[in-house]
Amino acid sequence: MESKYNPHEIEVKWQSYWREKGLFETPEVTVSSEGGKKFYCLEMFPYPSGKIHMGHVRNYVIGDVIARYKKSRGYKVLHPMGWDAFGLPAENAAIKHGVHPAKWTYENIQYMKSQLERLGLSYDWQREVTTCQPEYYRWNQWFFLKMFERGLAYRKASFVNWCPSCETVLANEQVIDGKCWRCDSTVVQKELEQWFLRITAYAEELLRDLDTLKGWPEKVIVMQKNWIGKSEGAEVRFRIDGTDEDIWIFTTRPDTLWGCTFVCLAPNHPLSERLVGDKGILEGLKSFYGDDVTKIGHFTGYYAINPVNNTKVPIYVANFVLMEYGTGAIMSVPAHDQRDFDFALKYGLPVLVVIVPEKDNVPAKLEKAYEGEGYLINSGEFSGLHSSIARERIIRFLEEKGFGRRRINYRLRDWGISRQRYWGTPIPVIYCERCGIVPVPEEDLPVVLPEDIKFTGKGGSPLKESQEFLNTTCPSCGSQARRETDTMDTFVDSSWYFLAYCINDKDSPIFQKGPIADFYSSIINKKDSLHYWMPVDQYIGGIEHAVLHLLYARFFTKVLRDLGIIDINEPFLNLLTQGMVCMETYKCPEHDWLFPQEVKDLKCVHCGRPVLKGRVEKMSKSKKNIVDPDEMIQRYGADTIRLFSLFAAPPEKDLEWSSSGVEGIYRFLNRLWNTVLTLSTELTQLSGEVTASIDSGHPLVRLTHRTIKRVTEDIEKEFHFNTAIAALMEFLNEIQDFNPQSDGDRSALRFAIETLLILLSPFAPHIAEELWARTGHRDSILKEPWPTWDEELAKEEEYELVIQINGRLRAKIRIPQGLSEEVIKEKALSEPKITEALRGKEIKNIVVARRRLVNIVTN
RNA sequence: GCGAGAGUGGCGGAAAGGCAGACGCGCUGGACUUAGAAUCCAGUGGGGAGACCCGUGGGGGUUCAAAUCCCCCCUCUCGCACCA
Repeated sequence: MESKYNPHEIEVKWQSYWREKGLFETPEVTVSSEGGKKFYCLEMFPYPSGKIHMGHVRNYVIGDVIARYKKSRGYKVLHPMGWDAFGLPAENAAIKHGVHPAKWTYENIQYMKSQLERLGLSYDWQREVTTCQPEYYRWNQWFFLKMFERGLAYRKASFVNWCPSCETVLANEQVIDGKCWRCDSTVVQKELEQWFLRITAYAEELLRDLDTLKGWPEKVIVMQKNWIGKSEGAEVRFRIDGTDEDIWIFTTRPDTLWGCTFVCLAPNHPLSERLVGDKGILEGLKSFYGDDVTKIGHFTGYYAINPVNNTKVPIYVANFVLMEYGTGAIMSVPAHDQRDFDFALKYGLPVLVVIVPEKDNVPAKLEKAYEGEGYLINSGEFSGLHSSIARERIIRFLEEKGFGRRRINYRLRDWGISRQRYWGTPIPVIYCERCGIVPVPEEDLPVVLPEDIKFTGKGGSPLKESQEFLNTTCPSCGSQARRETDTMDTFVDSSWYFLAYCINDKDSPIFQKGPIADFYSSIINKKDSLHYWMPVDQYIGGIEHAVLHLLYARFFTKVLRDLGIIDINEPFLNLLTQGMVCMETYKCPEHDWLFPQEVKDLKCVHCGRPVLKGRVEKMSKSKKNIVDPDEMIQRYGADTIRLFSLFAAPPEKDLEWSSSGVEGIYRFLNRLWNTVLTLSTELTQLSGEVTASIDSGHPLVRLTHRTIKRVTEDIEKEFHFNTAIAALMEFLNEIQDFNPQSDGDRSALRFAIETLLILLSPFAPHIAEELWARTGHRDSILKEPWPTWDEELAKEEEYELVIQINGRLRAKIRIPQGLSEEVIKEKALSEPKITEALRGKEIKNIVVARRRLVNIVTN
């Protein structure tokens, strides 16, 4: 055999074939393409950081297999890709190297796109979306204006992380140990005017609809629930004794109201300053604010009156009370809250039990707070009720008496989107001295980023530097005005990009350059394709977006629904969060972290010292346990990399990269290549054309049906590609050992090989295409429908019956398919080994399980 | 502390309550080679000469039968964490 498997050669060839033939183009849909079999397969688009990493490879290969599989199952598939192109690294590159963020970004996109193509990913690049283009981000601005109209976008002062040296706001992730990640100066909290999106208006719906997301991992649902953090309870008004001022407290346990023995205020509560007077004391408390070990407090000298029983209780200012949650004031019930209990113990405050786990069984002394449910005591007319019932009744009582009201609190905060950065969407707002905040009129969109900016890394919003950008006229009164110079958080960009893919750029105004008159209608006119493709049927990406992106995108979907643009409640029907790509780490006492190639026989190649084997950790530059996709493609080809990243672990689990595992896959593909070409040459040499029709009872045909069933079910069942590929490996092993003797054998073999190639094609598309062509097929293997199986043929003609005595394996016999349970029992009992083992024993019972196993029970 | 998930050979990982360890890596032996690489063949959980016995983090239980279901405990990973 003269031909050798040369992945590089065939991969480049087929990639350009696919491109030229337009095989990945999305099928056109029309108004009448209602329903039908559509499948929107989407992977989280990357930030164009420079090069793709193995995490991207894994993510996109998983998506590609699903998209290719669904296509061959006859679905109309939308499988697009794009670029989350705004963001800080581009600006940092500008500061450091003087290259414009746009240039840096577009160069990265160009390179990364070529990398994705070299992996053989089946994207429709005509639908590519790049968020830093004005044609894209104009819509961010338009959505912002719509939200502003409806009060969903607003401006308010709030505390933010501020770097005094860089003069900019930092995201929480950019604060490392209280210091700026860029210049290492200490970050302070600063009150700033910022733009917010009112995501809290959708808190209840975002929470409730989580229950409709049946195709989402439980883990993500739970994380979002925690993040939204709903708690139901009541607000109660306590009068400050001797004044006409009130303190509103929030509690989720109104059933413990009678056990309140003191009240605590947050140090930054407006009342704290007035009641304490001495600012030094409050400052002292504030310095412990958020400290999660020490609980300290200060008695104000004032008392509050508990409205339900007119008890006077002392008012404290305490460091553990948060101003951001509830009302910034709490009623303390030490008997039933551990924090209050600790505090009471420290300051010698009374502990009054009002809930007991069992009726008429009052504990003499509490060792710790009892936080569970139980029956009320010492609670006036509510004594004797169970706490779960009492809660509801007491809330009604409070409302009737005017002591308080029902209240639901959420942990979710509004989304602060202002960034003092250049490389983002300009917020379309103008400030006029006469008119105040004036939104940019729709017809003036997009507000385009100015080009003439110097990137110094100093001085806050770079947009302030461009006089041409900054100075404008008020759209309302025409007088001198200035533009907003902050840009939007880049998470706005990714909150709706999946909608843009649904619209084909060729005939849609959405990507037209320059302002157009009516944005709204241009979207509405394209509503049909949005309606057809949405929601996303399968979304695939990392767990790191469990809350952030996935919550924002859900929020946007609901807002856009209320704007009448889409008619769905949730954007992503099914979500797959793939695991991380990990690798071993090594550390040399002399040379720190080592690349795998710097380690030989567990010794450092530089100094020969034995290295310390670290843990298996996520691939990262700092740990130097990274593998470069380019290098891998160069060495083994894309098909090997694809197969390995699918085979080494099921998609939702972490994947440990193993170079010998990659070798194993490469061996498999070589074996496939040699086997298919050898056998098919033999087939033609022996009989010219194989003419015999396929004998459905042929063992190889049965095996083929069995393999189709296994592979298909493994894909359908939560995308367990690892076992699907294992089934294909077994199949090849069998084919390899098969020695055709007759015409029947030869036609069965041909059927087996063709099926193997089709089943393999979503996973390793290049080699499948090449072998398909070399075994005499003219058209692309992509045109082949996914094979189906016959349930009867998928069963083995003969199979192994397992015979157990008392649950222990004693014998195996081969029996034909389709015997009755009675016959199976007889066969089992007449097996010599079994009669031998049963001698002198009394049979109590014989269980036949699924006609595959017999268990004989004796005494 | 709360919530979620996971503990299976030397390793990655398979197992509708029904043969534990598929498939792959690694390892051992053999063939082909002057030799190596590659490839091919055979073997590979532990113990035992053997029939057999023991094995899925530990301990109980349910069942004819448990990695799988129930109870208790241990360990690890992830998320949230003074949220009243």
